[in-house]
Amino acid sequence: MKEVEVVKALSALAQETRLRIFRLLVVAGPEGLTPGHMSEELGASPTALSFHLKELSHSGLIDVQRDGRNLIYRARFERMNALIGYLTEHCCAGQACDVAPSVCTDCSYPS
Amino acid sequence: MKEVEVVKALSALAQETRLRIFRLLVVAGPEGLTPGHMSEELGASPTALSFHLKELSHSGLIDVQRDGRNLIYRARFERMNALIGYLTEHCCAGQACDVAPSVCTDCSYPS
DNA sequence: ACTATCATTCAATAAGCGTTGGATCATTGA
DNA sequence: TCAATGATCCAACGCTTATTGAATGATAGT
Repeated sequence: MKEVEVVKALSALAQETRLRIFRLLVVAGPEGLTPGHMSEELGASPTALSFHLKELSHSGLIDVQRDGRNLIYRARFERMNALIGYLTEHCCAGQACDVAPSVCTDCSYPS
Repeated sequence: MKEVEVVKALSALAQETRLRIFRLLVVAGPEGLTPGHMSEELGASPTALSFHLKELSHSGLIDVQRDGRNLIYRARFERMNALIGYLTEHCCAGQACDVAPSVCTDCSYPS
């Protein structure tokens, strides 16, 4: 993962609403979620949702697929993985590298 | 780590110069670095350095200590660890959770 | 005390981000 | 084809962020 991509991904997640959107999509798993659903869940306007989803899309952390009138957004786990991998490799050292590989104890997606 | 702290830490790292500063500090390890050294290394103005170092300080990712005329900045590894832990726990799922625990292959700090 | 050095603070400017409301596009079902 | 629904696009506004250069604060050595 290149530095510029890392910065973009971090920027995408460095905002309360977008971090929540992404976490919702992570919990939703492969089924994904529609903007309408997320809008209701987060109490954000459709316009705001659309704006933030575009930011996340451009960062590569999520992708979209149309299903009839709805759009379905999904987390791109391999991309998030790459980000965590970069941070682990380049941004920690020594005793800090023993990142606990904890495995989704509190999310509903089957691990 | 609380959500608001996570957002702050991500914001701090979501900027090219600051990500580079942090990586320099990671490589430097416990000895830390002075703003002057980093300024020269990164080709950024002292004022810019000071601005970004303050941002990183406020996010909790680095700390400072005075040594004579110099200030010494250091990465707070336990804090970075907490951030990576949060992302691993809350922002990935299923197959994505097998983050490779790679251990600083390319940084000069002894692991 | 004076000067030099290291670094931060201040003020001003430019650029980017996030929110809002109204308009527009895409799709479905009658 | 028409109306309804889900979602995005557009323009405007206010707020925050990043950069620059000059000024100020802190420390060490003479």
